[in-house]
Amino acid sequence: MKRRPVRADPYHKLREAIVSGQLHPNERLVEAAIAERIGAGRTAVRAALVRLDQEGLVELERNRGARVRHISDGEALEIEEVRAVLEAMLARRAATRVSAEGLSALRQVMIQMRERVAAGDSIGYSELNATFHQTIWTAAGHPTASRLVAGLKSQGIRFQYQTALRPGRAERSLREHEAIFAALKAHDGDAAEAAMREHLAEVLDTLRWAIDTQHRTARWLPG
Amino acid sequence: MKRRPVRADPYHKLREAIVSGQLHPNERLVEAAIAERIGAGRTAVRAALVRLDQEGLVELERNRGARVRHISDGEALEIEEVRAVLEAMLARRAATRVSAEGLSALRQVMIQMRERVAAGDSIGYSELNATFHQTIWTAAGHPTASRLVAGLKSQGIRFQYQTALRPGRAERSLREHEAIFAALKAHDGDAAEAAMREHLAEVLDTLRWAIDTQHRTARWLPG
DNA sequence: ATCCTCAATAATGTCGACAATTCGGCAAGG
DNA sequence: CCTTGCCGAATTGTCGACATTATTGAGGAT
Repeated sequence: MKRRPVRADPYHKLREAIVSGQLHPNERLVEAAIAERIGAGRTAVRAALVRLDQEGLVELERNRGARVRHISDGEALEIEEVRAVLEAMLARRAATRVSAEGLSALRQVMIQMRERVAAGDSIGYSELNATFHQTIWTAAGHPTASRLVAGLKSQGIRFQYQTALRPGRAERSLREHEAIFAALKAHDGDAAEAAMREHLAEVLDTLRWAIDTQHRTARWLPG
Repeated sequence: MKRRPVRADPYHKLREAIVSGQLHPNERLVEAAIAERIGAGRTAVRAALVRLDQEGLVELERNRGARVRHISDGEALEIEEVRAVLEAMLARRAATRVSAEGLSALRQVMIQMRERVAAGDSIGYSELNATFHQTIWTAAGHPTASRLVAGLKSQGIRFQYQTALRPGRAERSLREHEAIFAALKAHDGDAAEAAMREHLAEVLDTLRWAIDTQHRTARWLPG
């Protein structure tokens, strides 16, 4: 009857380590080392690496081991682009299907987001942002699309911290979320899709800005 | 230097067996049996099952083995819905990026499709259909979206045979493809996205028809 | 007759060991 | 000085054996 928590599963441990940035892109993942580090057998680690490879978080080359997959700038833009069209679809669906409880949950998140923006807490806002979007996925009742979007999000997470750094981004993002929330509350599918689309177009722009800024900084501070 | 072909890989063998329908939905996949059947070790089969589980073609339950994942009617519709928005995006992109070679390839496929329709060869047409869409994915130059769409297609493949059975479907489908091709040739992104969207909306309708027909038939021929 | 218990069985999960492969350095040759 | 071939360390790929877990069926109690 003793079922150990999921956190003991090498897959979840490794996944967390990669997504949280403890393991860096292109870092080699030696099976034996990982096995000892997280207290598991090499077999379990191997299975976890296969899953993460299929998921796109790890790159697995035959006879050459595994490494944390490096998501290039261009690929990050692609990911965000796909996320945009999928979330737009989900927003439309959510508008017609969202329950009273769903709207209530969204309202709570909106209230907290306003607080964070007022307090100038960018990273707290960012976390609430994730919650907001996830709530919409749930409301849409579309497991297939939700799975894909969740996977994409985990791949692009490395870039999402940088987008929060843009001046005035939080305030603008908050206004966009208000529009999405209003459309959902009104059960207006067209408006919800349009608002979400506009929001994610902005996110894409911000991402381009972040990438560009990074390049400039790198050029100015060589070595 | 002897590199055995990919077909020897248990993953590809199993995948092919599932997608081609040799292994039926909900059929149990006993590791030892498969290992002997395809001449591989249990370890390799195990790794293949993990990959296929992550891919959505196999369902893996802890301590309870693997079975071919059964895609429900509702899930098939969800898959097609997601495929529609992704392919619409890819069509738009392809319109602005397609090369002369890409257009030439599409033209060739169109010619053959017209032949098949004229000959009343539904399944030959269906195969060309797949080629047509894949060519567009390639032209779009969007690996991230292409990967996702390819994965979705393999999951929904069981239903695609049924859609070809609808009377007059091939002729209508051909006209829709002509519209898509024309938009791509004109490098008109808006038109390409719209044409693809309309096409896949039709496919979705046909899928609903196929599922409905199946249910009626099942009721009329019980047991 | 029905339900419960419990052993028998079959399959999966895990571990250790060994074979196969890659990669680095190093020496010989051009 | 650069290239080529080879050896050895490190790592992955594979196999077999065993432990663990679910399932099944018989037998007995109610």
